[in-house]
Amino acid sequence: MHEEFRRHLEELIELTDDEYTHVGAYLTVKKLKKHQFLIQEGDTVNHTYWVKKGLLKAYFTDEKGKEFILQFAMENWWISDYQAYPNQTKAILNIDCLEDSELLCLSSENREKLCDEMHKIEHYFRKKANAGFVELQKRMLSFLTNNAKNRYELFIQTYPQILLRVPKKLIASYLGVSRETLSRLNAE
Amino acid sequence: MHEEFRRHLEELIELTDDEYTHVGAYLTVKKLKKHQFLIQEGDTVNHTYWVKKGLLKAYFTDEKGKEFILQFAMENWWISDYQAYPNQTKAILNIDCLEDSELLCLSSENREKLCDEMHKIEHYFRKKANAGFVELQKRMLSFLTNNAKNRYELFIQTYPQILLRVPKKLIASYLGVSRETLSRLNAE
DNA sequence: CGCGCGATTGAGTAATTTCAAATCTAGTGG
DNA sequence: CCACTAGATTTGAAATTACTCAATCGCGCG
Repeated sequence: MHEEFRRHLEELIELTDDEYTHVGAYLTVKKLKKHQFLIQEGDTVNHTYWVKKGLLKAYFTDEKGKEFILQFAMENWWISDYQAYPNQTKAILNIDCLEDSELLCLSSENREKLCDEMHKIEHYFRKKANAGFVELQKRMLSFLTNNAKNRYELFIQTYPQILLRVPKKLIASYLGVSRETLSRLNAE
Repeated sequence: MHEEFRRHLEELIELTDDEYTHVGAYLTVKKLKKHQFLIQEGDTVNHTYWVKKGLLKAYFTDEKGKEFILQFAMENWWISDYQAYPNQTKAILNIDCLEDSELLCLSSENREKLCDEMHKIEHYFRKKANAGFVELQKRMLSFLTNNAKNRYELFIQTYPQILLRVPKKLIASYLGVSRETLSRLNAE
């Protein structure tokens, strides 16, 4: 089951067949079509999701309806509303599919159980959390030091795959610039 | 030794005296005066630091010498150049003291050993990494959705202690605005 | 007292936004 | 295969926000 996920885990930890079977028992599958929501603002968030296939966006919507993309997630990435997920507060983000997607779902409860039962899994999640933190720091630093053009160039360099799969206006939203500005950057 | 650190750990995990002694054996102490550097750009970064007392800033310096503050760290916070720390690449950040400071130092090697030997410690670091990620996401979202004024207000609300201990020009740098702009926000 | 750093204020400038309109493109149904 | 439409992108012009540069003020400390 879900050999992709096993391979993904094994980039950081080694697992016997039995161990992987144990992990697999905690996962459920969810399939969503393009435009379907995984999480909507106000939801209770009890799961984190690993993307087996597809592409999603997590975004905040302000009072005027303008969207701000906090995260994309494609194959092998985790996604959820992490502000809501462990704390049992309501979601402030929306997450929906930019492509038909297939997800592995891990409940908060099961994640903690797994981490508790299997030291290796806790190790895996620590490493993932650290890596995520570092990536986010890089993005933060890019916001502090770079103008729109440099941020865009860094994005292209860092996530060329996303650029090909996503409309530019969403890239603009991720970069914190208007789509018009992004368009003018392209024109140069 | 370092009862503050023990108390800090015990906010997330329980430790026996023996266990804590074991942890403590991996730590060293460093005392620095105001203005002294903990890490300088180009250094090899082998440690992460827990602030027992004092206040530091981690910042990037651009080619014109302008500083951009990525992180403050006060009592009970961890600080390092995390892009450099686990990867053995050279530091791109500077970290120096805004006040006389006392730090507990944990080497990368010892951190991994501790995490390996004591499941609880790995659990602690997973929780910390997750919490750090969530905080950084909040800051990111603030950059995407808020103008200078709203970011400043959120900062005041979130970190009132830092506001009292740090010159405003550094707050401006953390918020990604010029000190003049921040001053004008104050005037309103 | 005077220095040095931090904070403030003013004026002009640059970057980016907003609003409006035109153009382009991919997917759909006939 | 074509026409149509919704969404995506581009372009222009005006408005806004924040920046830079320069000068001044204020205060704590030696």
